[in-house]
Amino acid sequence: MTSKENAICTVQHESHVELAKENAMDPILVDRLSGLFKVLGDPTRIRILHLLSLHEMCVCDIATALDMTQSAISHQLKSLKQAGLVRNRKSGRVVYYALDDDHVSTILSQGIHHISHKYK
Amino acid sequence: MTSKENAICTVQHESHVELAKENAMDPILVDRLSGLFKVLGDPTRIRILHLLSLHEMCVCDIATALDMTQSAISHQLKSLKQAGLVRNRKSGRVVYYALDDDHVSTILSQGIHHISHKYK
DNA sequence: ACAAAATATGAACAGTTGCTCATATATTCA
DNA sequence: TGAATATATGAGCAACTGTTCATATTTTGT
Repeated sequence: MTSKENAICTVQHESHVELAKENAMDPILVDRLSGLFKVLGDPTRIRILHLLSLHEMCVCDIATALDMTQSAISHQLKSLKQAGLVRNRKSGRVVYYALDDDHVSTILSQGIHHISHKYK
Repeated sequence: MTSKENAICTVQHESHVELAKENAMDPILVDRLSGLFKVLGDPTRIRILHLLSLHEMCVCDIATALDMTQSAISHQLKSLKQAGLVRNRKSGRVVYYALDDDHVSTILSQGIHHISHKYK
């Protein structure tokens, strides 16, 4: 058995399967895309990105604004940075975080648009 | 202590924190938005959505095209349905799944656009 | 150099997730 | 009605995630 099937389940439409296999996504793109959305799929990170869409902010102020610990915020900022969603600059002891580019805002807006379309 | 702080960390910019608190996101929106992205944040679900962007498909054909078990696909389709990303119609024993609307494709495209912008 | 303060980080722990396996449900056809 | 088949689903398990706690690192001011 080449395909993993644990239930009786045979191909229904050969043409659909062929079309699907011909147009299969690049595995690397699949990983990057799901990775991007995975990072966006957390309430804390969404709130951080929203804050940063308003204004550049330092770690401490983000923690205060969201009423969370500095450590929790710092960990999340690391994820966001690794995903290329935020960048930072250092000024003395203080590190300021900002959205990396307007793409980020656009993706968020698109999501919000989808949500409000759903729940109206 | 009202705010949860485990480290020495005081407000750096009162004005930023105030701006942030005034423009705080609606908690329900935060949950819905992160929930949407969470569902998109999985390789299998991304691949399913991509297939459905090409053509309506039944569970069995999706499983074959992705070389995964019917059960795994069925579980993931349930998530996608609950998130309002896909809809289905039943024809006899066969259940056909399709993208719920073009918003879904748009969000995916936006994500892909962001990715290709990053890695160029 | 030293104390204070902002940020980063590693370990640990509880909660969540995605798959498999077994089985239930639903529908067709003889 | 009964066998066959497409799909759905619940339990179980290994892997992953987000937070806390303790502590390290970096920078400032005295």
